[in-house]
Amino acid sequence: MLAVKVYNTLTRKKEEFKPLVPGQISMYVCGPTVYNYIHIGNARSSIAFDTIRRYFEYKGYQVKYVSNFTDVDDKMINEARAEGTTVPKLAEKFINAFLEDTTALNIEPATLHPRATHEINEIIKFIQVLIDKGYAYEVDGDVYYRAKKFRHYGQLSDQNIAQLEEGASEHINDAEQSRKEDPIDFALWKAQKEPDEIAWDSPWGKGRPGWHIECSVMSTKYLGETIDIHGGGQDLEFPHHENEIAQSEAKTGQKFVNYWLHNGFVTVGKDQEKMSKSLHNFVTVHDILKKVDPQVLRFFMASVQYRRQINYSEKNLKQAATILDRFKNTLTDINYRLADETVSEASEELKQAIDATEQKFVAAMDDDFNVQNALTAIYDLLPVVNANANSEQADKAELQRFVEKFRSWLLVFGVDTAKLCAKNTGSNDDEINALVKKRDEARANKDWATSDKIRDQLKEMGITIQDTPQGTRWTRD
RNA sequence: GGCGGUGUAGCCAAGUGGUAAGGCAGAGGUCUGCAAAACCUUAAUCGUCGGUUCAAAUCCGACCUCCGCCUCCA
Repeated sequence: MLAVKVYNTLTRKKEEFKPLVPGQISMYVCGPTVYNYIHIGNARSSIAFDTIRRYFEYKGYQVKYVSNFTDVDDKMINEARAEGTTVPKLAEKFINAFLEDTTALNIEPATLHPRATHEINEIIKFIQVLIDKGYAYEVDGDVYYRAKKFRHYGQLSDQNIAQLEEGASEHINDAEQSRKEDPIDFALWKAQKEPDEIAWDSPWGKGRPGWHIECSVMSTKYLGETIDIHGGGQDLEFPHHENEIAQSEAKTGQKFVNYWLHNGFVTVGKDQEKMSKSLHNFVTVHDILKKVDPQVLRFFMASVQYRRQINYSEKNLKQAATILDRFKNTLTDINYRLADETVSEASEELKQAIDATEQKFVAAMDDDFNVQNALTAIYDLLPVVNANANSEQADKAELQRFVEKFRSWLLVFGVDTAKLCAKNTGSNDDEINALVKKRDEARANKDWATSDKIRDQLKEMGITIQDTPQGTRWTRD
């Protein structure tokens, strides 16, 4: 088994992936702040790393996948106030919404979904170690991380301290900045500001954790001091992931993460402008799924390599839907063929084409999850399969083998081939078959008027008719 | 200003030195009573300028576009 190559943000190179434990992979992916429905950017991240996870599973690895919910921070507090609810209730609502949306998108549930508010004691202990080691200090109930004390600060994002200070100095006006020893220091613990604000007791008084610390705590607690893969959006590179490294390595003295993977962004709108709060063009998965087949959205987003930008548009979505229709047509044709009694004849061409596709698929995915090339391999195979399935002498054994392979390939993309064809059985099958039979009789009598009338009738029922040399076929739209 | 990414046919998009994969859309064809599906055929010299080389989309230099991060953000 050849090694997978991954682009490691830390070294800015494609590297051969070697897990800490052979055959097993520990993976942590930064999850959403649960103050709203997830937007397609969140979905992009979930889908990108789900695809990566599924490919490792396709290769036979056992993947332990941890992804957190940030269920307390400024956004949570503000949104809870605005909605007249509490932070825990807000979190509950949108964690459920997250699970609903990701299930619809066929994203595998994480092995573990820890929440910041369930780890407060661990977080406090972690921070205390950093204070004891001199990496953190308390000021008026806040605790800050002494960024300069950590030698490699800025390594991941290729920032140097002087430039960071220059940037940070532009925001030095507010009260928090004035309390820090240095403008680039970041908060580990934030003191409670208002009496109604959610807070926990700590050695530094009532307060709540900063955003960065939770991921360090959960990753080391559930996956170990050193893990294989840490993922997230490109925007998390700095400062979030930089800070996670500083916190974790200062505490454990061990390398925090071997491979850092970052997914690209989604742009939206007619002019493909960046999705941002200020432009008011946030698109939530919740809303999209009201009008778009989740399988189509999933396939569309999975079919772009994880590091590339995705332009979200109806046109591109429609293209993805077209491809899924082609997949469905192929499977439908094969199903009909496997069910009929026509003599089967071995096809060396088909056998070799399937084997070659499998090799190309693996080679492409091994190369930093090059999904475009993996799909190209499949697209190249389809004409061979379709031709065989529609020929008088189809190779049933190979077609059956193709169906299995195809299922496993598309599963990496989160597409369930069974679901693609699921619509082909339903409660009114008998009614449809009766109409099809009636139409066949009309056609035998060259009664085209009746034949076309029945076809229109079926069309209105969502049924598409195909007349083939092997007989009439139908599929649900 | 610093760091990083990007620019290939109408659209999506492979391809890191040997003379441009694939998909969608479009066009033509085969099959069909018609249709649908399927199958076959069909399009670009690669942001701009200059350089290196027998040879560059691919290397080097300059410039330009668009984008992200540097402050909460997938």
